[in-house]
Amino acid sequence: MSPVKNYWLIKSEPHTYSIDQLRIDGTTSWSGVRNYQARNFIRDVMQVGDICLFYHSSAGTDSIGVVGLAEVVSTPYIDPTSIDPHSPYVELRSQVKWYAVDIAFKKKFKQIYTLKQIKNDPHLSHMKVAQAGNRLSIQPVAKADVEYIASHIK
DNA sequence: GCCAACGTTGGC
DNA sequence: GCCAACGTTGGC
Repeated sequence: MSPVKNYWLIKSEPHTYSIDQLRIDGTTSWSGVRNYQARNFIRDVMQVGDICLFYHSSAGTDSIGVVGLAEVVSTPYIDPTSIDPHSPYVELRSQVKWYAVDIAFKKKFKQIYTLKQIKNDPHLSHMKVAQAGNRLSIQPVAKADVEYIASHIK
């Protein structure tokens, strides 16, 4: 395993799975990812100890943004929701196409760092999440951006 | 709820 | 392998 920690932004619709739910659960399986690029990040790059900006998407304008931090706490494994015949995500064409990792709650920020703030902040406006049409649900981010956000919000 | 952007599917 | 049709994402 590479000693170099990776940094990510992971999206979730809060009505589906929120940072508050992650805090309650402590850890959760980050499963159900059905995009090849995101899958490749999970399968090939993510490692234990990586830090994730937890991002709420598809909420009200003032509720969209980075809401906290999570940490990758498992190596990648075959997404059980892609092989469970009772799952709404059942994938019949392959038994091993999709992957998941476990993530643990680290921190919920006292305030959200909104998408609007990211776009308006010259330090952060380069982030993929701020670019129009961006749909990638797991995206690499720079360590400096994570530190910047964490230091500019409590 | 609208719709632009994007990824995927499938006919050719 | 091209590309039109379709479904989904996600900001507004």
